[in-house]
Parts: sequence; C-alpha cells; structure tokens
Amino acid sequence: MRKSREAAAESRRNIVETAAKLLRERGLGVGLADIMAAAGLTHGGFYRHFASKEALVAEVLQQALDEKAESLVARDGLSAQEALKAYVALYLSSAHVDNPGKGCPIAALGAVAARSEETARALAAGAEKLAANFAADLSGGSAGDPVEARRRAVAMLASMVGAVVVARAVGDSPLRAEVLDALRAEPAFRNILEN
Amino acid sequence: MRKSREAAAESRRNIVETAAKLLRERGLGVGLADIMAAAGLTHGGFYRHFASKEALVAEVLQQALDEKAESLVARDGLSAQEALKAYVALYLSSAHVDNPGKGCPIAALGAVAARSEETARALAAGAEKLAANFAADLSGGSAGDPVEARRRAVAMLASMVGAVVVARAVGDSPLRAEVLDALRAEPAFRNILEN
DNA sequence: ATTATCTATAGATCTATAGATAATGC
DNA sequence: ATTATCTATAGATCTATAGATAATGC
Repeated sequence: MRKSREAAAESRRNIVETAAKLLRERGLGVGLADIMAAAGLTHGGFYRHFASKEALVAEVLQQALDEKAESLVARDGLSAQEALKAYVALYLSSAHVDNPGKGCPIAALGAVAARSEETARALAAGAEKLAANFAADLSGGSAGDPVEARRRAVAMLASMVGAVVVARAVGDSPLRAEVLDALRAEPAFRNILEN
Repeated sequence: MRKSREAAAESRRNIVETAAKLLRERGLGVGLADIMAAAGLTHGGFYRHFASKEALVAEVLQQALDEKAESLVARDGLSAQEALKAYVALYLSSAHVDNPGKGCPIAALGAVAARSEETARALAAGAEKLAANFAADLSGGSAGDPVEARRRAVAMLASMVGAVVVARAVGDSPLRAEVLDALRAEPAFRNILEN
C-alpha cells in the first residue's frame, strides 16, 4: 500500500487542501477521520504527515491566508487598483458568504482558531500579510500618506471580516444581504468598487 | 436533594449565566459537565432545565444579545447619543477584546453558532434588535434620513464585530491594538466617540 | 531497509438517559 | 405525589498510537 515519495507529497497536499475546505465549512469540530476520508485516506495515516491536528490547522491557515494575500499583489495585466477592487468585490459578495469553504479563513475560523498558540501565530502572520498588501494597493492608488493608507487598510479589512461574520451569523434573515449592501455603500468601499 | 421552585428557577438562571461566560470564552466546545460544574451542579441535572445543549446555547445567545441591545436604549439620565458613545467606546476597547466572557456574542460565537438552526434564529433576532437600537440612536443624533441611519448602523455594527474578531484572532501581535485604533480613527466612529 | 498507508484499538472525551434519592408542595 | 438533583452509564464520538502490510528506493 505504500506510495512513492511524489505520491506521498501529493497525499499531504491533498490532506491540507481537503482540510482547508472542511475546516472553514464546519469549523474546528471536524474530525481527522472525516478529513482523511474526504481526502481518500484512512485516519491512521494522518500522523506520518502531521505531528498533530493543531499542526494541520496551522498549516491550513497559513497557506489559505498566503493565497488570499497573494491575490492582492499587482501582476502583469492587473494593476494594484484592479487587484484590490476584485478582492473587495468578491469578499463583500453573497457568493463569499454562501461558500465559506473557499473563503476568508479569518472570518470562518478567526474566533475559534486563536484559542491555541500555534494557530494564533499562523493567523497573526497571515493577517499581517493581508494588511501589508492591502495598504500597498491603497498607497499605489489615491491615498498619499502611507501611514494613513495602512490605517485605512486595517480598518477596511476588519470591517470586511465583520460583514461576512455577521452575514453568516444571521442565517437567512434579511440582514444577511443588508449587511453586505451597507458596507459596499460606505464611501471608502464605493471608492474602490466604482473606479 | 430537591430544591424549591424558586431555587430551581435560580439554578436555571445560574446555568444560563455560567454558560454565557464559558461559551464566549471557550467556544461551543465547552462540555455540559464543565458548565454544570462551574454552576455548582452535576451534569445529570441539566436535562430537567433544557431540552438539549443547543437549546441552552440559543437561550444564552438570545439573552446576552437582548442585554447588549438594551444598553443602547436611552434611559433617564442618559441620552441616545450618550448610550451610543458608551457602547462604541467599550466595544472598541482592549478590555472587550481581552474579556470575551462578558463581550459581544456575535464576535465570540457568530461564526460557529450559525451552523445550527435554533441558534441561528437567536442570533438573527438579537442582531436585528442591535441594529434597530443602533439606528434609532443614530437618527436621534445628527443623521437626518432614517434609511441612511439604518444603513450606517448596520455597517458600523459589522465593522465593530470584525475589529474584535480580528484583534482576538491575531493573538498578542501588534495588530491586536492596531485594528482597534484604526477603526476608532474612522470618521464615522470619531463622530460618535468625540462628542 | 525504509516508509506510506492500513486495520485495530486505547484512552479520553461528550451528549443524553435511566433510576435512585430526598426535599417540596398539595 | 411531584420533582430537582444526584450517581451511573450507554453509545457515540475524537485524537493519538501500535503493529501489520506492501510497495518504493537504495
């Protein structure tokens, strides 16, 4: 039943990817057996890849946040302003609220994952990358003062996380859509979304 | 070992109050045995008071959110503006971030409690009361248009929840304080905090 | 020889229930 | 007689480990 070194690395990536989806969808309560089964493995094999469940959660958070931060970087064919606009538009969308499995790890797991040390470190590092890239995009755009751009970036990130947390918290009540609309209509967000 | 009807009602209140603290501090993972022990009872007695753990969580959310909403109502000796200012100042404080047990139920449990129906209903009803009272306080103050006051109230509530979720998520990193400062410095919040 | 995975299980939870006990309330 | 609480436990988890198996890699 043993697989090649490459196949084992692929198994590991598969576990992380599967866990990234399930953890954001169902929270930290998801068992390792469920994660491994969804990845097409048995739970006994888990510990050859990770030291503990917490180590897996930390790796999931780090990787997912790095991906999000990366999408804020200007690349060929996409300016800083455009990357920022796309990020905010997707973040403050019903699609994001309805699909936590692919969404923001802080909104899905921030309130619970901070309760243990290893995962809190991953969250802090990831949040800092997001804030830095967000601020860089804002600076490149209109805002002159980089200190003020940083402050606005941090405030906007927090507001966005809150909008998604609240929208998800209220189930299918009218507030679910209202909270997204309310934030999109704020001047700071309209500036970004309507350029 | 049986207690009087009054004492039993007091036991029930005691369970709800204890659960309100422990659930916000440690999340839904807290066991009924821990809650009952902290309330000075054994876990076997739980089911004479509540139909299930979920029923307790729903009651905790409803009661805690009602309390928060109530504190936004103008009362004798406290204007709407003053009640709002006190609420926002406490919400965006380090004390709130450091003491989830007494803090906002949405920030502490919103992301996880919405995953089951009974608790999602309690969250939705509580969030709606908060939004309504917040909007009323804003209307009474400066803002003329009640529709715009409502929109701003919802946006501010979401932003505040996000600030506390993010601050807690990043452990003891510099972002913990920065995110509170960043939001307090936003014009909408400065308007409320500096009057 | 090494190791990725599997089966099986130990040990520690957790929710919920059953039945006993003892005090209240009629 | 009723009932609030207790002790005890059933049944279902969950994390982590032990040992077997079979394929890789030297």
